[in-house]
Amino acid sequence: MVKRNSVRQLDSIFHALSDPTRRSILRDLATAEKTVGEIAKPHPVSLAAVSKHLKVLEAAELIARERRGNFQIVRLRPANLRPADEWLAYYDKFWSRQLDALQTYMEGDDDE
Amino acid sequence: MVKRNSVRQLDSIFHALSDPTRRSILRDLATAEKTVGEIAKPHPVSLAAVSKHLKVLEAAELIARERRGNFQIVRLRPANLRPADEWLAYYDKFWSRQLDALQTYMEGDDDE
DNA sequence: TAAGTATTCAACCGCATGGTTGACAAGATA
DNA sequence: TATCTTGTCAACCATGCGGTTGAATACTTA
Repeated sequence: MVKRNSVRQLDSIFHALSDPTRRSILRDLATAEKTVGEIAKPHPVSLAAVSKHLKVLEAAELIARERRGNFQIVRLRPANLRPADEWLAYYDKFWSRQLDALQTYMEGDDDE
Repeated sequence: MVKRNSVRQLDSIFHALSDPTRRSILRDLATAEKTVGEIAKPHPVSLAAVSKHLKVLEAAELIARERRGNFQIVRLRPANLRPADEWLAYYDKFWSRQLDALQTYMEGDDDE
């Protein structure tokens, strides 16, 4: 169950990242775990809206939660951003070389 | 006009990438320019649906088109994937180090 | 047990998405 | 000009999204 269908996984990850509030939440969680209330505070939307965003992030497995007493502690799962990064890494060659190198690349390897 | 609002730019890029058909189209364009018809062929949807996907990709500036006679030539603009890659690069440190290194990182740098 | 705090759920709203079909436009060619 | 090909546009449909509000749940504390 660890290896989800990788296409749907990318769907859910990129979809999760397509919203600025959600990206902001991930940034906030990068340096510290937070409760739902703490996460919601800086965002100009209702707590329920933030709760929905967290569900989206959780579905993409980019965060995990743990109940600790009265609160729920939300934690980043940064390793699960990796599939997105790897998908993008395919295109590294197109911006790390100059355009004429790209041209060469395309002419020499035009299958698949 | 080159530097769009970077938040909206990320919104549109990640949204564009959240659909498997669109990701497939980008992959197809990585090795060669193609006409709209050529792009549509391998996908089990109508030409009009593909045309819409191309509009989304164009809005995110991930492709460009050029009319060449009767056809329209579609070309990848891979450099514009870079903002997404850079956004993700922030999280490199979280998966390139072991978990205890991450722990150290978080304890030593918990501002911002 | 009652009250307070933290968070989610359910219902709703307006709008966007991804798909369809059929009509239309743009360009090449007979 | 008429016709063929390539691609888009417009209208429509079902579904999903991001937001709200108010009720419900889960836990802590008095």
